Amino acid sequence: MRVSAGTPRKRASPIADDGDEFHFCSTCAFSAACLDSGYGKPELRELHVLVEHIGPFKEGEHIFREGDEFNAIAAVRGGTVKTYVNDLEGREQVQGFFLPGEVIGLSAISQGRYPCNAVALDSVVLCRFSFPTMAALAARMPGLQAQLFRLLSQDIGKAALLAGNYSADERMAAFLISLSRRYAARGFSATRFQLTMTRTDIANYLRLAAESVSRVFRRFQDDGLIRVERRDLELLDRPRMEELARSVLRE
Amino acid sequence: MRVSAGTPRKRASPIADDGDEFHFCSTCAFSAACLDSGYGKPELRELHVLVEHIGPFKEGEHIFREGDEFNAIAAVRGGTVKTYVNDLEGREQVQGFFLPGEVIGLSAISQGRYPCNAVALDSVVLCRFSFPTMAALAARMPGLQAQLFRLLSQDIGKAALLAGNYSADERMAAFLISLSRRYAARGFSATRFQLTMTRTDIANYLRLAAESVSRVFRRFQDDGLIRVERRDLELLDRPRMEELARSVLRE
DNA sequence: GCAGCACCTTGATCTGAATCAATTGAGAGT
DNA sequence: ACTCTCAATTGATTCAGATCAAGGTGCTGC
Repeated sequence: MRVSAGTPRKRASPIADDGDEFHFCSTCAFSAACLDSGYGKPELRELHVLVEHIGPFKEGEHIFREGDEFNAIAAVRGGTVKTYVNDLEGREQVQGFFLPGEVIGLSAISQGRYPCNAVALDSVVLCRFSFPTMAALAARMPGLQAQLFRLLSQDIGKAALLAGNYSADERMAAFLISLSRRYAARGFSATRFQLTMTRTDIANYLRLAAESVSRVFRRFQDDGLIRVERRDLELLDRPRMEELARSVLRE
Repeated sequence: MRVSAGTPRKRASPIADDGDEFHFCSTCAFSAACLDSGYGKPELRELHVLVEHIGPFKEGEHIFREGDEFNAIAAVRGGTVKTYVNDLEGREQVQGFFLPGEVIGLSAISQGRYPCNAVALDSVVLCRFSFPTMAALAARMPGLQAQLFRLLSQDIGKAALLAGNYSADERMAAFLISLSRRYAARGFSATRFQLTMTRTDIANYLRLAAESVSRVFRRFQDDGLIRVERRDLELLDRPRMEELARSVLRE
């Protein structure tokens, strides 16, 4: 079985060592759409051909950069990816953090070029999907097309979240609840996890100063909402945190 | 020629009065994708069947409301549409203004329900597209599928624009330049146009207080950047305005 | 060990925009 | 003309969070 030629990166694991067995990685955002849709071997085989497992990327290594030609989207299999742009004064604007199971690169479709940078915050492995091939395949697999539409549409909504004018506390609460839920959805603890990003990254994401992030953490800790030590975070009072985040997350 | 049954609204103009001639409205976001793709009559006829010209909606009339079941997207043919949500304190958060040629409803795909309200700011007419039918058709018309992906991806980027933390002046400049360009793209004047929305709408869109909008307008006028009287706006110094907007629009 | 460094915290001060408050202006209806 | 109402302006004051400034803390490498 051959793999479509992509960017020349070392492959972390072969897609299929044996001749006939197909492996879908459980974290991959498309596996459900593909397995559920009851397609025969030809389609599944074709899908495999367009998938490429890449990585690992080391901490600080870039996955793509602003202006790079777009030809593939990728699902995170492990690690955390940060996307960002630099504004004209050189300050970093973090657009998002992507955990296992989440898809990066969707905003590049319209331009044909990546509109932002993507960097690994820790050791990152990805599933890479050639977009042209995927689009062609989507034409024959309604489930896949629907999944693509859904993912794209979701991201429009997500981007609107951090657009509102909320207080530093509300933004931070929403950020922590969001992380908690996303980790929980992947089977990790919902109440205790590592912050894989720096305080500055969080600040740039929430449109706050790094000092403000520090102060909010202190306030939350003094109020018994969290326990935070360096990158290790524990949610002590999830209900109260949800309540704080409510207005941002619109529930 | 029959029109697929949609929401029971009066149709502004028949899609095709005669038996064989096809009319694409020039403002419709999909017309180019369809006409360019060199498809035969069967496909074009099918596309027509899923299009419905609806309206006019009167000022203040709602096109859809948050929570409504999603079954169609729509391209604005005339007028201005505002989309918004109410936050938990009842304050209105304006998500966008849609001018002729622009598409509303895309963020609803992922949920199957509209996540926001859409209201007419003046007299509005739309092209309505049944989304399920459109998705099915997209499977056979790669140009249409690509156009849909492009539109969705574009909106992700747009939403990120107003997310940055910019000054009131920068936000306003970016807003005015954006309006100017979008009007110009449709053949209207790039330097003089009507603000179809209230100051409060602008404020809620730019995440400012209405008073701040008023003050920015005053400042811009005193600086000779614009002339604004009631809803009538003229850009007097476009280059300087572009410069102000530069950091927001990322150029 | 300790030097170097990046990350983080804490305190003092400053500031842009929000809020509060009052007035003016324009259209719609009578 | 007149009132009613909603939109818009203008000024005074307040406040959340930025910025400035000065340590602290825990790595990594020598």
